[in-house]
Amino acid sequence: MVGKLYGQDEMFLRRGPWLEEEDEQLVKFVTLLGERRWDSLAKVSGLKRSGKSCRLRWMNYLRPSLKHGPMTREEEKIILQLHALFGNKWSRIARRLPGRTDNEIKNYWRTHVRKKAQVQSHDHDKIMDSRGDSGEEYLLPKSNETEARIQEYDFDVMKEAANREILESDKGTCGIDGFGALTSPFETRISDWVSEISTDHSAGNLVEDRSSSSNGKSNIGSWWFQEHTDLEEFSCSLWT
DNA sequence: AATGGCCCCAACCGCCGTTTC
DNA sequence: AGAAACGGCGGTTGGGGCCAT
Repeated sequence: MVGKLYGQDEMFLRRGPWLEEEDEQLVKFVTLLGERRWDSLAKVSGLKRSGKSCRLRWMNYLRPSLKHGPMTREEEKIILQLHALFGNKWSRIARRLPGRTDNEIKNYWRTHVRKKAQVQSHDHDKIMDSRGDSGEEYLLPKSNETEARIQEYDFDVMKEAANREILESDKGTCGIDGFGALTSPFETRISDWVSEISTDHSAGNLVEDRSSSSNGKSNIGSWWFQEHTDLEEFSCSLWT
């Protein structure tokens, strides 16, 4: 493996799975500061994570609007249709599936859908007098001209269906029942953290919470808040 | 119970376009 | 105008969990 050269700061950054305390800290700071300037947020929060890592964790896992649970058949259908339309443009697909992230869809496609596609393709091949190909070519051009025409036809049918569905639904959001229902234990925890923040009367509460932690170690986040107790001023100074 | 293989998914990497200074 | 910082994206990796043997 080729070694990566880390800068002075990067050497001390944590990597790998996030701890619950880190999640909590991140949720607090994103609630306070908003979803931007991730590098600054990472620094002032005291998290030993890169801004990029914070953003990813928030976008893919902690955002309260995210759905956490298995894909429904309806969603799977939409993913299939949109993938036929957009290809591997996961973020575009994700934009039309509220509560789902590009990463989630990408993973889902790679594991579940592609497998199904392979099976379908296999069946298709059998029906079409099996030409020996199977698997990932489901959406790829085939060398055989006849096969290419069949593929083209399938693709157009799917594309048309997807287009129709997208146009019929409102501005790109597919009409699926059940979005926005946040009921899992995970979602409850996140929503607790968020409401904890919003019911905090001032940033001072946060300072108190943090600085009274038992280990007595200094924490960059609490240090920062002690220095900048006016929340509005805090936000403004950060973004300007 | 041990272990090897496979699956799943969170997290990382590298690149590129956009924004800010 | 140009450089640096930031944010977004798609591809890849690694580790944990599950299951069959």
